[in-house]
Amino acid sequence: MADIREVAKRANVSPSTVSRVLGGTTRVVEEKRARVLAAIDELDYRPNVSAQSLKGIRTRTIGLVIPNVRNLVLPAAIRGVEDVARNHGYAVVLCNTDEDSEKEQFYIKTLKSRLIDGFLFTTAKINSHNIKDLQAEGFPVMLLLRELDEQSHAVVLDHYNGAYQATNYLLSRGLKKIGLVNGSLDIKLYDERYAGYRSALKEAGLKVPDEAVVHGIDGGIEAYRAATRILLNRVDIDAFFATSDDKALGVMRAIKDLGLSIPGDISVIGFDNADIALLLDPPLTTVAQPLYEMGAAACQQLIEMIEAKQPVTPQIQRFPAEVVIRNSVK
Amino acid sequence: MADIREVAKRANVSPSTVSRVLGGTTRVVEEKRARVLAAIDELDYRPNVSAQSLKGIRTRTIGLVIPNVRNLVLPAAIRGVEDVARNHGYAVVLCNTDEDSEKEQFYIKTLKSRLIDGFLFTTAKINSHNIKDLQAEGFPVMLLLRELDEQSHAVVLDHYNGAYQATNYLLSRGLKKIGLVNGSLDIKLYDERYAGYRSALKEAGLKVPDEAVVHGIDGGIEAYRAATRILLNRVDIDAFFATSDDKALGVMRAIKDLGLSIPGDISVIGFDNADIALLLDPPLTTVAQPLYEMGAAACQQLIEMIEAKQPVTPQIQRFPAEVVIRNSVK
DNA sequence: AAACCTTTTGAAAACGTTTTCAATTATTTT
DNA sequence: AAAATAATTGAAAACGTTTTCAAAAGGTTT
Repeated sequence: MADIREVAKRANVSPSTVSRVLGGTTRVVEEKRARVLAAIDELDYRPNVSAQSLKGIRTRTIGLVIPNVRNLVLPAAIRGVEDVARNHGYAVVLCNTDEDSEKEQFYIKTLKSRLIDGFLFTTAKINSHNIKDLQAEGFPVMLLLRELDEQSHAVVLDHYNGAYQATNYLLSRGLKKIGLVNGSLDIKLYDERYAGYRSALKEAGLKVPDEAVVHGIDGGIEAYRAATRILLNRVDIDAFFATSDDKALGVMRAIKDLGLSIPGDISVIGFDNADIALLLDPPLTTVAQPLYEMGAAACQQLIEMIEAKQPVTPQIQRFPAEVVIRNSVK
Repeated sequence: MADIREVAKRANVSPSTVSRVLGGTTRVVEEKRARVLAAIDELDYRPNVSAQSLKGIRTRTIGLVIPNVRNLVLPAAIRGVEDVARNHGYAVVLCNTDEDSEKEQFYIKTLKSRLIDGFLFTTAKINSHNIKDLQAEGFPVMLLLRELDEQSHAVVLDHYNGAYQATNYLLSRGLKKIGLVNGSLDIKLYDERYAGYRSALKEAGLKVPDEAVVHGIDGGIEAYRAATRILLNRVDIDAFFATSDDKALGVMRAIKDLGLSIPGDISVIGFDNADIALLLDPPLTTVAQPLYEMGAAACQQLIEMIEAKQPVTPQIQRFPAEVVIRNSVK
């Protein structure tokens, strides 16, 4: 690749001038400016990012730290992140941590020495120490699909309201005995979804059917086992609220394997509106998270933080959930 | 972050010496070596990648160019890539092109100015001009899940054999009237899968049921429509071979929507063994691609190319396909 | 103990930029 | 038209490394 000196030579100006037309920091007389632009074009010159970053210029690279790409919901959010990143000339480096603190540590280290401009975390059980440290060092940090505290920027769903709506929708369909297949209560969002579910039941004057409520479920297989157990115990249930679509998938399998029909015998509502929800049998009624939009908003905000002169005050953007009605509820 | 001079000062040596203990290029007397290591540790020093890259040192960053993360099969392959990258201290920047040549061009440009060490392409309809140019410029380029020509390194599946096996499996179950829901023949792998299907039929002395064969299908929705049309035309069929799992999903929906049962009335076999295949109803019999392993192998090979002194001779690694039997075939 | 190799070390140049500073050129004011 | 001011420019230093080169230190051999 051509360097700035070649461009300067060809345009018959000094490297400083070339730098100036690129950076737009100082005016350059129109004639030279045109020559420089022409030379840049002819040589297909692009400034060397390493050299720039050495001078304290942003690298236009962000680190996206997630538990695992191999997941029903993250890819949509990642796409949102990446699309706005690209539109702003940013590149995103992808880091899977499997919620493993050591891998997270490793990535933070390598990313820092790679002079990344900012971090975007989408991990559920994160080592919050890491985040705090990063913030203290002055790195822009954004949280996506999770939140830490009032001091941290985040883009999240209104999980409470989503679960509240889901439960109310079930109730509105005349379903009163609603089991819950939920994730770990240590993860804030599952705690909130649980709260939304309880509120709706309470408002309806119903009490939580404890024998049909299970927490700490991770993934479709565990959900399958949990639902099977509940059903085998002959708990009287007419619907399941699975707090993620992959759990819903497992629950549906369990119901069918026991020879019951959906939604004839038991209704199922999920959470996430993953891409596959539409293609299940029956198509899954679920609570939609605007994943793509949330990813985009988080990235947008992160870039604003990166490019802001002074620190921007922390803000938590809470996106509304929406139940999308398909055929898995009576 | 501390810089090399601070480390040098603290260890009471010159920066050159610090560089030498880090790089391992020259021997350093044990005593100083220990002091340097201690200083590095105390200051939590990590060399600045930009400064290193300016000196021609590798950045340990690779660009992974894919059509879209939001896809049934790619995340598994991406995970494979990323895991071996991490194990070698490499970071991977993710680029979604949507098979759009302009986005691809954009990414190649930004990645080049970011001094990426090598490229990994996983796009089906790629602008091969771009790849050729990159190779000509001396960039290590690796193809994953697709191949270009004998001059390019690639990790691919043996699609022909996979389709051949799938078709033979159907045949072995006594299914003789096998429809095909296939992707675009412009994409090499769909052409090969088609060839495998034809070979199996031919060997069995059967001819291709043209009214039940459709190409150019992209995604579950299109597959749904195609299968519905074939079924509505009362084409006599007892099985469908869908050449990807998302197509299989659409085909299954179509069959069920017409009140037919799987595999009772019509059997279905897919291709890919996506994570969700297991959780469908019925669990989908499909041809497994070792996606994770292929991603890992491609990344391994790319890193070897990057770190090799001289160019390594192009090689195409062809992984075997395997049919995984579940319940969607009689 | 002198002469010679080896090994180990530090100084300085280089990588490709940006930016400060001073010099030059252009413009305005008198 | 000269003086004063403003706009534009180039030279050089700086960013944090690695590496070449030459010097210093340490060992051998005589």
